[in-house]
Amino acid sequence: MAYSEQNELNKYSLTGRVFKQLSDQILNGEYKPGESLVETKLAKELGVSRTPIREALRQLELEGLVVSIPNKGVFVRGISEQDIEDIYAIRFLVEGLAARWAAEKITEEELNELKETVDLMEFYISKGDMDRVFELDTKFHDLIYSASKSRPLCFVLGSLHNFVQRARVGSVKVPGRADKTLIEHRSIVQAFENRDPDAAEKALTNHVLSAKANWLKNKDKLGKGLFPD
Amino acid sequence: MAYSEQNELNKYSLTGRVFKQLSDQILNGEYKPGESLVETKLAKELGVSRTPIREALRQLELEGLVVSIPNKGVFVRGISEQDIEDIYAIRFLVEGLAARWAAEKITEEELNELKETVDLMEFYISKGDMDRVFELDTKFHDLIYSASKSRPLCFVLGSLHNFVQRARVGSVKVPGRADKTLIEHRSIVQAFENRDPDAAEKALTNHVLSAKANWLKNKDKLGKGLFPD
DNA sequence: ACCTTCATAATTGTATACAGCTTTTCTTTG
DNA sequence: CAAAGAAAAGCTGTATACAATTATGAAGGT
Repeated sequence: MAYSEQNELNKYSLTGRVFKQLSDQILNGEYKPGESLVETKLAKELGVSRTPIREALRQLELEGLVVSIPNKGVFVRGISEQDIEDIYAIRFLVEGLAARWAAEKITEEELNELKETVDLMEFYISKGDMDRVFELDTKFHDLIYSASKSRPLCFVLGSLHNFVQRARVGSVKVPGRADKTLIEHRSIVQAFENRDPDAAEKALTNHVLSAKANWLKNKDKLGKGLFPD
Repeated sequence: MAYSEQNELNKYSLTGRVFKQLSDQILNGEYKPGESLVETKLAKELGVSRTPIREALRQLELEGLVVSIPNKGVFVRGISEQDIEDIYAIRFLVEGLAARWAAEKITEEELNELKETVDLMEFYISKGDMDRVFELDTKFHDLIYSASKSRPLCFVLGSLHNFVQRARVGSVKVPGRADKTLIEHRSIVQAFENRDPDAAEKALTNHVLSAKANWLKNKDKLGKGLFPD
């Protein structure tokens, strides 16, 4: 919490609710890349004034989901296959660092929460509830960021978060991928338990590579360019 | 331009001007870490309404210069020595990647602009105008980000930008550092001219390490924890 | 003296009104 | 009929007013 507080948008404020709503709609592809988001329209649709809409749009820009052009409007930002490859390359480096630092600094409570997340993930895989699985996968990685205890690192990974998430959506659903993810997550946790930075870094970078390979194999089948972990 | 458009804040809009003003004041230490920025006060001080103030504050949050707590206010974010060390570690990785990609993709025009920037830097070093030097140093790195042609990379480095800048402020002023910086910049440019990714990565990571070493040596003398390149 | 409680002030959150810029459309002219 | 220009509509930028929340401080009870 202490280190991922940066996006402390009030869940119960109008701005916060509007942000979540729009965020989901973009992620779900309800708003297509390039489409313009008109403040007055959104205000009417969501039954609020333009003010919280504007603030939410700023947040979305912060997350990289939209681009704002002065005096013109804000537009849904697309994401290309090249972007996704780049994201993998960046994650390979930065998440590796996160794993290393987390292995050095993770607390017992954090470790337990991490384990619990993995166990829950196994449960929901067996139930076939892939939305939950996706959610837990995100949480797993977020916990590692937090455990690194590095504000700049959290900041960077946070800024990449929705970029990644958009690329990730819906593809833990590739058959067999979830199980593989689970195995990889467990080996990461194992490295943390051993407080072994080298092993942790290796396990996580390996996980990223595996995810990338999965994406490469399945990117054509996946709707718009969506992929896992 | 094409890839660093993400922060297209209108320089001539009130919001843009307010953002720059506050940004400078925080960087200069006029507003101290932990200090609260009250919208109404700022509005009176700067002679504008609260609206552009609020928007500027959101931008500042985006840049990591302030933290906003719902219903409480926004507070200037401090930066610790540990933060700075972390930033160096992250930059080491990510800027190295940027250099690699830039070496592969840089255009002639970009290369020329880069050279010009270095030459200008030499000029202003000889004149002793260190503010300009600092500005050009920032530009040098920004140009490399752009030249990488990777939107996610620019996004990440952009999000780190003010984090870095705050850490960097005022310490190209360490005697002799500017000259060293110049030499390192030239060797980076050389690698770009040769279109040699390995050399470029090495030159840039080397530059980051050198900057870190400079900071470590001088951090006690530098006012609050400010350092170069 | 200290803590609780309630009223008041200060500050942020939201709505609305107006101004300025962009884009569209319609008219006018060659 | 096409092109240029002017009027109008639409949208964003900014200011201001009001509502909700949080901080401040004084009065009263233990």
